[in-house]
Amino acid sequence: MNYWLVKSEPDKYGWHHFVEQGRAIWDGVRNYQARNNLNAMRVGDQVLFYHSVTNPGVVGLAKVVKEAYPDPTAANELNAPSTRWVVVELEPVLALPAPVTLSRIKAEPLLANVALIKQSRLSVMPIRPDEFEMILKLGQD
DNA sequence: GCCAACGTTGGC
DNA sequence: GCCAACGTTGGC
Repeated sequence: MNYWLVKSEPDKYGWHHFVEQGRAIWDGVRNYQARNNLNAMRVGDQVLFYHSVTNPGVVGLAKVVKEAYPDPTAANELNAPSTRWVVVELEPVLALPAPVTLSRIKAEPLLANVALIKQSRLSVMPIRPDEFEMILKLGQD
């Protein structure tokens, strides 16, 4: 079991929209490091859903339901999906009772090394098990 | 709206 | 291969 965090701007694709749809094709990733992380996801892995830009923070938990395949929104010269970029499919699991804001994450010593803080622009990143547990715990109250 | 961080592009 | 210019992301 691996743990991840994905970012989305709530004005573009927020948690609410995700829950309404019931399933998301996580497309549009155009960064190699983020792409490599998508490729490493396995069915059943747990994924923290983070809102960036507007009220930044972790708002919910999702799970991987389909592993990486070519991104249909990334066409190559032959107008076929490029194999360079990939998508995964995610389903919502639960909304956190209390969103864990970025400022709260920054204030927690055990979360001082999360990629979210170290690499602020990365949109798909791994989360250590202890970090994952801490964020879920903070989201309970 | 501003700005820092950082990835990409293109000239040389 | 280096580096300046530029575009994008994301926090504030």
